[in-house]
Amino acid sequence: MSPETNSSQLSERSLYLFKALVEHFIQDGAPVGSRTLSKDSSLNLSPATIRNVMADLEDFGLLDSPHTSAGRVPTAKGYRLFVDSLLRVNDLNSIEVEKIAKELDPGNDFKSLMQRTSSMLSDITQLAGVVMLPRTEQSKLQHIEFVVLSGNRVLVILVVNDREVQNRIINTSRTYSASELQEASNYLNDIFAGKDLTYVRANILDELEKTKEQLSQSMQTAMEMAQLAFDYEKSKVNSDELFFSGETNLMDIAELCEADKLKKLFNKFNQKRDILHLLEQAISADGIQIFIGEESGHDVLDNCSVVTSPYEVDGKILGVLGVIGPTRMHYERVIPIVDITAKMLGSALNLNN
Amino acid sequence: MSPETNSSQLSERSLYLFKALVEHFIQDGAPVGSRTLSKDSSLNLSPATIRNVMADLEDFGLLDSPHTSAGRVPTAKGYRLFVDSLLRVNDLNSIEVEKIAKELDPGNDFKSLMQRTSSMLSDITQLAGVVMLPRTEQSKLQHIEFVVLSGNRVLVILVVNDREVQNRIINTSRTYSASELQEASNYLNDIFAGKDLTYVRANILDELEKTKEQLSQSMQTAMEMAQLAFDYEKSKVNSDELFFSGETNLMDIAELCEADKLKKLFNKFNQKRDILHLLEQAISADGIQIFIGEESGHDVLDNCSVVTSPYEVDGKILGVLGVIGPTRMHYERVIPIVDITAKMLGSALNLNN
DNA sequence: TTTCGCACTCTTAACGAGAGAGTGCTGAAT
DNA sequence: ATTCAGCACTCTCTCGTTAAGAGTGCGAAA
Repeated sequence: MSPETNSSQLSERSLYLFKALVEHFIQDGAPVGSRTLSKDSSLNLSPATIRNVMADLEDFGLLDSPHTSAGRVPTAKGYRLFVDSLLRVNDLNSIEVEKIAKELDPGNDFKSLMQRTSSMLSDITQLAGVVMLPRTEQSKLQHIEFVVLSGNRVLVILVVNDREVQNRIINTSRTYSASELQEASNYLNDIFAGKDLTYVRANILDELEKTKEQLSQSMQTAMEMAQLAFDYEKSKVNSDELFFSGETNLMDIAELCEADKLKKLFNKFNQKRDILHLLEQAISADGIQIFIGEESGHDVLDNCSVVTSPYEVDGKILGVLGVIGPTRMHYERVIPIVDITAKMLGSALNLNN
Repeated sequence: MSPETNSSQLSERSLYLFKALVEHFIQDGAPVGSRTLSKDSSLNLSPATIRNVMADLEDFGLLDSPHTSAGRVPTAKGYRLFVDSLLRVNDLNSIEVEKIAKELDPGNDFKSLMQRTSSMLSDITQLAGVVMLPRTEQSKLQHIEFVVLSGNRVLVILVVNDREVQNRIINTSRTYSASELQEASNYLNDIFAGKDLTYVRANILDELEKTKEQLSQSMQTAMEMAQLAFDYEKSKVNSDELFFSGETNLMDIAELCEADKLKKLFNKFNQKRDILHLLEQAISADGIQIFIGEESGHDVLDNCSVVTSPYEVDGKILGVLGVIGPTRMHYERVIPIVDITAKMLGSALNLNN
């Protein structure tokens, strides 16, 4: 059942023809018949011979025919074999590499970089691009700051992991002065800076006990504020972040243009949950990973493939990015694009550090 | 040409029938014929008579027939008359009001409130919801704060207008210490807090000159940082913010389900520009405003209507929200929903202040 | 093993007929 | 003057039929 078994049991010629067929299908989207294949396969075989070969390939589960008199179409298994063993990936020409590099100018805003990356991916592939930034389990608190707003509201600013800024507004029971809050943040920064957020949450109560004994007003304030701030944090859904773009490109794809399917697909994008789940699988993969059709386990992605690659900084995987398109996509182009984008995003982020 | 002229020239009965026809069409989406109308119009007229009336209405440009033997369909002008003079808006039942109120729980996060409002709108109407928050021309700087990051990077946090937080990272030529930056922010807060951002930008250079004379190191630092920070701000596109949701609901609408139109529409949503422009027109309107079909000037919105209402706090208009759907939408339901949502969003924001 | 020829299957487009829906007009009834 | 029944007419939609086209599978020949 493994691709190896298949490819070894199939003759060189069969594989050559299979490859030609898949390429042809990817190009046209129409089932391809023996006659067509005979014409452009360069080995001079008659349609009849090719039919025999195709019958074999069908037995192996690599091809399928929609009906008796349509040509053959690759199955998911067929695509698998194709991308795993047959595909020769093109090198990107330098113009495209330029283009990618240009879009990946690190800039200053983290989210905007993710968004731009996703846009660029969809733009350059004419498919849907996606960039995931998983919520880091490890959140090192770097700095905490309070700003008094009008009313009894206080703005809490948390700087986490040297790049991420979280803002939240908390309603307090009484009015605090700016200097009180300044003291509070100084105190909190002293004891908690550099610590993990979960650690902070866990140890706030203990600290609160300690400070009670010492009875310092400023410390009391600090602790009250901190509790409010981190309670809020706790209640917040710890959702990963996902940046889509170019969904509309998928509307052009013939295979998907049934309104019904399209709607389901778009809903999936909106919910994000399932897509996230899919990408999370990819995060542990070593490099490019390709999900073909139903392989992903989501029937909405029936005729879709997802090409992903994790991106990393200093050997540490930060997230996953990729492209979603029809199974019949130009893998030989998409794969190097995703690959190089992941690498370049990695180094762009590295620069940022 | 004005609706008044129309309605005064048309008999009571004609208008009654017209209204019945529009309502029927909104319900079914199919052209409605004389026979159908005769059955459920309660005034007992034969189809033949009704045909005469409909011919008149067609002459007035209120109705149109797709072809000889299909029934009649309201024109844009017809819808205009309908919503302006004929429509009787339903009161919302209290359950729905409850539901809206629940979703509009102010919470703490501004953006999340906008997003939730938009979701709620699309959810409750089964159409696309949209909330616009125009970039306020007036941006009063409330607080500025610097945080040292690793490398020569400094995080600048700007609190503006008592609710909005802007973060940006700037790369500096040398390393600054935390205390230096603390001093700098103290200084900047002293002179610039409460001032308008444009004022701040304009006066930084002047201040820089002053401080040069005084030669205080900390002030020098402050000015350098501020320049960097506000230069960045300047370069940033001052785009309004737009929150969409429920776009996929539109895929169910028969009138729009041609893949081509749908794609164009979705692209418009993504670009946001045109939609923003449309909503900006609505911001000066007094209350509910309805754009019908091509009236909006965007041919993509051919079969769409946009129902909007500005929302305000303390009599000051903050933004616009609304619903986008097919021309043939249930105005009598949608209008009060948009209306009440705008009011409730206003008071939710008021609470926040 | 390859190829040719042939019968067979299935899809698609085109055409025409018939049903259904709805109109406009005319002329009679109210 | 309205209203309305009757009728011819128009247009769309559906359905069955047909013919063309594409492609297969298989048996027999090279």
